[in-house]
Amino acid sequence: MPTGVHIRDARRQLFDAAERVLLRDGPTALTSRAVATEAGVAKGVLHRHFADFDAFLAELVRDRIARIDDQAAALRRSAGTGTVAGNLTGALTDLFDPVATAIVSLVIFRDELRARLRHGRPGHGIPVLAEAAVMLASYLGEECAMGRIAADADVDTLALSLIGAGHLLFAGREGTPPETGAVDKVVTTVIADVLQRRLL
Amino acid sequence: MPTGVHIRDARRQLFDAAERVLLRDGPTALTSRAVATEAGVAKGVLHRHFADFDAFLAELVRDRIARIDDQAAALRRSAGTGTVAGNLTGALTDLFDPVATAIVSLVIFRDELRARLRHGRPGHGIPVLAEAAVMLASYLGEECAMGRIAADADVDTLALSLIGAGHLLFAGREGTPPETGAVDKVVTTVIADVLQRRLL
DNA sequence: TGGTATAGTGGGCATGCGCCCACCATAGTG
DNA sequence: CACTATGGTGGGCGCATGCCCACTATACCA
Repeated sequence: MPTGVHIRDARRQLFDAAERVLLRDGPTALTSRAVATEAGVAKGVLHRHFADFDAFLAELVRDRIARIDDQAAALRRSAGTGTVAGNLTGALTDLFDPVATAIVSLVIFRDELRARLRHGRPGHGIPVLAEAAVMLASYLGEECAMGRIAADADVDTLALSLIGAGHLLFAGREGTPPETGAVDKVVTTVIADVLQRRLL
Repeated sequence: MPTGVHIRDARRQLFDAAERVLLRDGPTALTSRAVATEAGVAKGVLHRHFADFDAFLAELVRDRIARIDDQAAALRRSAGTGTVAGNLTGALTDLFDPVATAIVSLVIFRDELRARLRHGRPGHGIPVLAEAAVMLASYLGEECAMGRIAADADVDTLALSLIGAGHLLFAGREGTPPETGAVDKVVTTVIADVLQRRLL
């Protein structure tokens, strides 16, 4: 193997590899060596980029949150320009990944949610999340009643979409009041996109 | 040390010890030996009660969920008899524990939520959760506006209460329709209790 | 182009991990 | 009371882990 050939964004590859290992082999299999092997790099790389394996783990979580924030920002941007459906695809595909959701949910309540709410008024962003969840649920209930979704369909993915979409709408809205119309519009678009892409 | 002296509910003590270790020393410190030492028992005990350390980890999560379910059931029972405030205390103290919430959130979306929704209709329990969250948030907003909660108060605990109360109301309600009046009553009681106990 | 900083490699080492097991104390049966 | 089942103890073993480091190749800059 060649030495010194610079890896393209080593941290990114290590993060992705870690998530793959965690999903495939479980929590105790998530070792520094396993991550390096999965990423196809030497085991020393991890320790050149992170102080600790503990530090790597912490950064892994922060990275996941940051990526979802980016996707939310992209979605909000595209919602303004009118090309919603197109830009939704990538963001949603990634957002509905079960691993991502699981990892995020681990700390989101303890760390990120705390930090966010600390900068706003208490319970400010939560209503937006909850509202979206209510709308999504009732909408999906109708879809189900109308037979457009099978009653025994991938309900787990459905639940994950709920959480994902809720977070999507919640992210980055600390300063502004919940715009019910906009929320409704985005939620509808999300569902339509999900249904079209047969993710349900 | 005496051998053969039976430990009072060894599994329970191991679970509790594991949570303490996880909170205090982080994820990589959560080893079978550390758990045993924290629990004050020999390291062999864990392997007599669980097939694997992996199995222990899985059971740890399942246990946390089960305990919250029990608390929710107790709360629902007491809500019927009218002695709500009294029985709330224990359930809430445990429910608002940040570690508990973090652990639960790790898998609740991936495992438990899936299993639950699989047995009901799609998106059935979710509206209950969301409704409760909305009400709690708006109520707390009012409390804040009225100056009854300091604007810079423990907002993280507040957020955790939101999630906890939401889950509390969601648990075990798959078969029955959301009773708006009951939900409202419980939520109000929860907040009152929390405020009184100065948990915020 | 030579020099320096940066980044990747892989051998190796001490540590501590999960797990096994021989041993022993107690609880529960007739 | 003897007998068995259950459950706790702690020494120890093999091994894989996290981390270090000497070495090497590339990138960047004067």
